[in-house]
Amino acid sequence: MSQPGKDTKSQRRQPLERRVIAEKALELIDSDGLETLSMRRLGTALGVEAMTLYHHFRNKAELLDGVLELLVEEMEVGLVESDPPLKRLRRVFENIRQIAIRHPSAYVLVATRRFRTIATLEFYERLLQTFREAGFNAEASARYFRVLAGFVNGAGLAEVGSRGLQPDATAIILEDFSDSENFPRVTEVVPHLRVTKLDRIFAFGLDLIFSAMEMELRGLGQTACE
Amino acid sequence: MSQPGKDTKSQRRQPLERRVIAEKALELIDSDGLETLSMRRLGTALGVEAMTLYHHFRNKAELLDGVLELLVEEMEVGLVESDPPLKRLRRVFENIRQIAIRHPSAYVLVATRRFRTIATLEFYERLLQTFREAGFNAEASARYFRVLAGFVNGAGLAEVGSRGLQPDATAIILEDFSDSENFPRVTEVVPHLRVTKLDRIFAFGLDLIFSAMEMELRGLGQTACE
DNA sequence: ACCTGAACACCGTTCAAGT
DNA sequence: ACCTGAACACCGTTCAAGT
Repeated sequence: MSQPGKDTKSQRRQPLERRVIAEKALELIDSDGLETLSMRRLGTALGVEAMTLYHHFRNKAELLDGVLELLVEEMEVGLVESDPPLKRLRRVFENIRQIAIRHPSAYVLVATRRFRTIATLEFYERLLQTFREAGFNAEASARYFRVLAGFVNGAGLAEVGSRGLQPDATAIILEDFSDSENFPRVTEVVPHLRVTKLDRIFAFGLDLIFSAMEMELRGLGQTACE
Repeated sequence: MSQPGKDTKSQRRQPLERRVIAEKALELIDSDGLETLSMRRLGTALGVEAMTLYHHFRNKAELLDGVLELLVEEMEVGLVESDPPLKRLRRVFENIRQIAIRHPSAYVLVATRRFRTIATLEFYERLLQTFREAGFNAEASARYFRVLAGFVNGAGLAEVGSRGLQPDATAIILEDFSDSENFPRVTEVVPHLRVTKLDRIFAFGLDLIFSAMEMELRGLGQTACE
């Protein structure tokens, strides 16, 4: 993922610049929200004219892809190469949820943008390689990848929501909701959905999926319990 | 959900207007994408000055909540009251995925906005009531609601992505991706993630979760198979 | 009660011009 | 090669004014 050396500061400056710009953009999103990020504000924060940014990114969409790449990097932190494949896979999906917690305002980029840059494709490649090492063929890899990614993305967005950080928070704050007269069911369930309970629920969901994966690897179908 | 009568056209015009505006907004989102919806364009489409809309919605966020309410209505279509609770629940979550397919550009509203209007809270109330009728207590309802909603939302966004309709489609189109030299794993998995395969994968994921629900209702823990 | 038009403070992006 | 500043065609929203 890196070949150091032959990298004098003046020579390889462009990729470095891109990264510095994307990092500042992520910083601004973290502090002020995704909605308020603009090329003009980002330029100002970097002490540069807004239009200068277009020299490094073709447009705002490409800049956001740059921010996404920073988040994707975080998906592989702490991976232990010697760990069994299923354990490494679980770690990746737990990391993705952590991104939702650490970068709630930026997480929507993970959930809604497709991964179509080289760096993000390389991440997919390594991830799918791990599925294969676990013993899944292409079909099963696709299936569990989709199920896991779907679940984790939805869980991540819920995490963002529970922290009250999605666009334009107003009116009812669900966390403290209480109206047992008109909404008895909502009122009794809300305490079980507080931010502090989401850890356990997320683990429960992952357990569900990873149990199915283990069973399938052992040659038992999903309904083997019946 | 409706008490007709005492509803002369002139008397109850405001709520009707709101709905007409929201419906036109959804129409514009469906045809041109969420990004390009603006108060000005919506006004023009309705043959009215943009600023008139502010008489019916306090701001754009409230308008988007109005659009969300239209989508939430679609989540309960085709529900058969006499069906067993688990079957009704499954139907709701299948409907949610159908919304992602029918309104791909609008679906991000479902996935990223919190439900905080009266109408959406009423939907939650009915949904959680169904969990209770199935036999779940508040804790289990919260847990399976979160897991199901997470999975379905993530799956919905994937559905949107696979249809190439998220913000600013460029560069690599994953559906036709092929580069077995540099990305062998991605290349072999991509055919299994085509739009035509997502039906089966979605059903597989739902089966996983609903099997766990059935087992828990029968008093068997999640790991009862071991 | 409902709608308008001008105005304010912003956007993303293009382009010709500077060094 | 890199940056700038003016300009274009937009935004959401406020507000005083119209009927």
